[in-house]
Amino acid sequence: MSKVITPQEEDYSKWYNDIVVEADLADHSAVRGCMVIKPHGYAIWEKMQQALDKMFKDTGHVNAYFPLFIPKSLFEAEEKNAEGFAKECAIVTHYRLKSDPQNKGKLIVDPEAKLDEELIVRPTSEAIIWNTYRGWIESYRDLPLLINQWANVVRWEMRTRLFLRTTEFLWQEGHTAHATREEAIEETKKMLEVYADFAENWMAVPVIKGVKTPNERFAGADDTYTIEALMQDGKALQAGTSHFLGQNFAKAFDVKFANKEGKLDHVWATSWGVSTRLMGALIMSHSDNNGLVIPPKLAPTQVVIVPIYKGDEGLKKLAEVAAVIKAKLQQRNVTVKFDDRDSHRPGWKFAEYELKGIPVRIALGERDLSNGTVEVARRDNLTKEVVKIDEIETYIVNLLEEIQSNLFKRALERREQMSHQANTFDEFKKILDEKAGFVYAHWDGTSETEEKIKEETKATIRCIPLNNKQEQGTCIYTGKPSTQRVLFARAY
RNA sequence: CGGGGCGUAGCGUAGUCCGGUAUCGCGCCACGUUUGGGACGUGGAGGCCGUCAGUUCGAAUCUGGCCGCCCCGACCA
Repeated sequence: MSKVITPQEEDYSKWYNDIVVEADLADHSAVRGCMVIKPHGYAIWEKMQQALDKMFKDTGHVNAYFPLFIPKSLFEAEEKNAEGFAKECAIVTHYRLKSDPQNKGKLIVDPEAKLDEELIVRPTSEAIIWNTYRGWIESYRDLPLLINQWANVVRWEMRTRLFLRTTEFLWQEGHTAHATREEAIEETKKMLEVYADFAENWMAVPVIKGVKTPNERFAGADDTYTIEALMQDGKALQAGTSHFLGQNFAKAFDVKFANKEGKLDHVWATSWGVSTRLMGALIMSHSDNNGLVIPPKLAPTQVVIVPIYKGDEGLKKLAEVAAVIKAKLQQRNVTVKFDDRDSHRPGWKFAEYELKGIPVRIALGERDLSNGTVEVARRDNLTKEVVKIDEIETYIVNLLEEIQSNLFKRALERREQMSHQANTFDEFKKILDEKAGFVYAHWDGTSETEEKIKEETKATIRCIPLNNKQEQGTCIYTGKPSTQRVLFARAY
């Protein structure tokens, strides 16, 4: 073994890092907190983008692109939003460098080139977008405005982790404008459903849909909806959010429309986003000590064919059969790679594709050739099966579906096993320390109690689940009456 | 910002206490034998030891400054 991954049991965080780096997903860059997304990692992100983009378009949205920079005066217009992001902004103050007279070959910021107004590198785009929408919206006929953008944003976090929290990250942000409050809320919920659908049916990651408490709300939102996933180590990960922004941005940027009665009113807004953080969720949901595990629907390569041969003649014979198998699979929309590189031996390739998470491997040797079979190995549970070449395409198509649903099932079972109820604060703390995972508990509904619990246990309210069961109970912290359990966890 | 660690070949490292021009593994190149779970042999290439200054006949090694990165924590719409 030339590439060793730290076992999860030994150090989960190290395991995660090893997977990201060794599976060639991403690397630390020369810029602190910023990563290089390598081709294999980027290919998975592209699959995610394609699927999501189609879902957005199917729900009536179109793509556009807005500037990276936001003039400070616009940025500060919506007060709560500005305040929420102020402490993690990168700011452009100058537009030119010049040679350092003191130090040959070095450059300094040209003090003559100071900007009159600083530019904020977007941490999110509400400000620049709503400032633009003012010019686009006059009448109810201009509504709804349903726009998405794929972009990069910068948030100057103190501590970063590959994919989970990087200074610069890639994401999509939807920004919509509506004539009524009801319609905007409907949109907010609709996009949450899209995210949940994507997480569960593409990423094979089960999620809890819910509403954030005021404490955890997006800065500038009236309500934040979220999907929360549970990672293998029992920590929660916020996988996507959809915000009902009320009329906050419309008022801050004076975006009004004339309704059918000819009266002017501020429009209602939503915004919603998912980011490259989803890559982290994907990794921490399915991967194991042998490396990455990619659900078939998001795998850039779903099947790899590895020939096992002796000499050029042998390879030639196998290549012919492999080409037939490949063509048959491609006809069924399966992405296949035939790895006939002579520079590595089969065993090396097996290990490599396992590490990189390719869902299915077909091994094809002379022995198979005479039997009319191949050896099919699946990545999710590492089992192998001998399959007749005649039946290969149906077998593989079914197998890919089976792997996709098995991954989801496995993740769901794990989440259920790691979901607990706590009725007292002692019990609550005990579960967090000994079992981790999701903890459903009664809460008195106040921010103060939420804060106290966070201070003492590091657990936060991940969400108040949608369609939550109503039941009488008492707050685990204050003993005050409560009507429902909310979802607590320690989170990434 | 606090705590910890690290900077030596493409990667991972030994050497640093006790100063004498750098060890080993992987990878790379060539040739040959190999190929059903990370092959083997032989030969070869590759390093101003993060950076700047100081001490010294001599610095990877001692002293001081600086820079960078990683990990833990604080922080995290």
